Amino acid sequence: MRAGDRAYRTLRTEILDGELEPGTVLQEVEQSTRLGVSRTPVREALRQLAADGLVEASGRGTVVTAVERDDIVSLYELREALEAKAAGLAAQRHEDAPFLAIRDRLREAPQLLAQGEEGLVAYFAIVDDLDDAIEAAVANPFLATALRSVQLHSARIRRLSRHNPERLRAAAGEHLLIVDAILARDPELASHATHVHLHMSLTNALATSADAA
Amino acid sequence: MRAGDRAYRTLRTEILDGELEPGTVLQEVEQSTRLGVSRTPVREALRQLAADGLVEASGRGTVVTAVERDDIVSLYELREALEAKAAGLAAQRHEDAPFLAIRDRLREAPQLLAQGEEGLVAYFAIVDDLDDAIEAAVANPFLATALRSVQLHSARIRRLSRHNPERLRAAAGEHLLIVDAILARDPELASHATHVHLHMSLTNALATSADAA
DNA sequence: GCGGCCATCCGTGTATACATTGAGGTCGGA
DNA sequence: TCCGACCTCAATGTATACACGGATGGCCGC
Repeated sequence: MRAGDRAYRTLRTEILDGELEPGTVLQEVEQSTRLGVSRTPVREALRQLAADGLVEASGRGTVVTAVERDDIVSLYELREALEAKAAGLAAQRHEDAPFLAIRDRLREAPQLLAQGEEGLVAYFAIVDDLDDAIEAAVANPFLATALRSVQLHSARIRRLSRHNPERLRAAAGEHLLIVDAILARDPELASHATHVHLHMSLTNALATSADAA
Repeated sequence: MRAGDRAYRTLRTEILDGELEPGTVLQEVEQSTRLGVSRTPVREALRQLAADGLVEASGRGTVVTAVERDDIVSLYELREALEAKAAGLAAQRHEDAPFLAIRDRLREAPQLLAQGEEGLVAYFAIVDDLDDAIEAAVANPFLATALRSVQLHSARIRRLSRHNPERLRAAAGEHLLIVDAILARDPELASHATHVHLHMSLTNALATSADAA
């Protein structure tokens, strides 16, 4: 793989996982020595991260962006617009098979969530697969790009609800509703179920971030 | 200004204006000599254009992407999700002043559109200002980024309706409805008026592209 | 002692040299 | 004559040297 891509993925993972905290200054020479590549691929990675909105060029050096409360609200406004639309379109045009498979897996989610850390990982894998299935069903490259952008930022704040099993069980139920609506080919219901899910998710995220603050 | 930004803007303008037609291969050395900068800024510009979706890395060299009929439909699906949401939010939270100004200008649009090329430019300036006013009113950086992306691609296909005065007059009326809905602080009406406008715009764009083909 | 100015240094911006990879053409053998 | 392999070349990927600019710290003057 190209060194630039590796640098990008490494830095992105570190930012999403919170290893690189908001406010951290990423200097080109410093990162190039740390990652073992020259400045050129590092620059490329930083540019791409800036395009993603994960870092910000700030005069001297590039800074990891913060996730403020207002940002969470803003992100969820965009998510609602995109994901409600996507769910509606997926309800109109999709193959049943992948959604049937995801439905079965979601039904097992409560048991999964009782199994600690590895169950958590497995649960998030289901959610990610649902996102992928919807993206594939919608078959809209522009919408797909926009969705991937919000998923990136969502992953960053997902850590907020990570240790709230009760919320995650509820979320699994909401996801199941969305899948059922898609399988029922009911666009309006799929949209509204998505709206409901995002509303609950936002409420929880805000409460959690308020606790953390 | 930085050479990389200049290269990016130059190439972007050329692509949007159709000077660089879809399928054109942009090679780094070739462009660097043409633009009078070294490969480094050109690379940066090409990367950014790729992130915008205006070019595509294709094995050897970077190729200007095409705008197929399916792409137009896909783009409008995304536009509907984003712009309907944005119009609704703008209706809920905005300062009246900029929208009052735009309303007055839109009322003069029919006269403007009778004035040939320079009137056309003036008209598109109003539409762009409306986009900016909505973006400012919504005050959502994530949504703003997504909107800018679709505006970029919309500008590319705007050329299709450029020489259809009848359609443009109708579009001015539709924009006026949206502005009125925002000023009336009626989110649902603003969303639906946007939906209607995009539907008409898409219908026209598809008809025009079918003629061109 | 404080404030402003100048010099220096650090970090990014740009150019270019070197490495690598992949595609296309040509030559040889079946 | 056709197929395949190897070689060559060109274009991208990477590294590094040089240019430029701003910020900071020290020094001088008031």
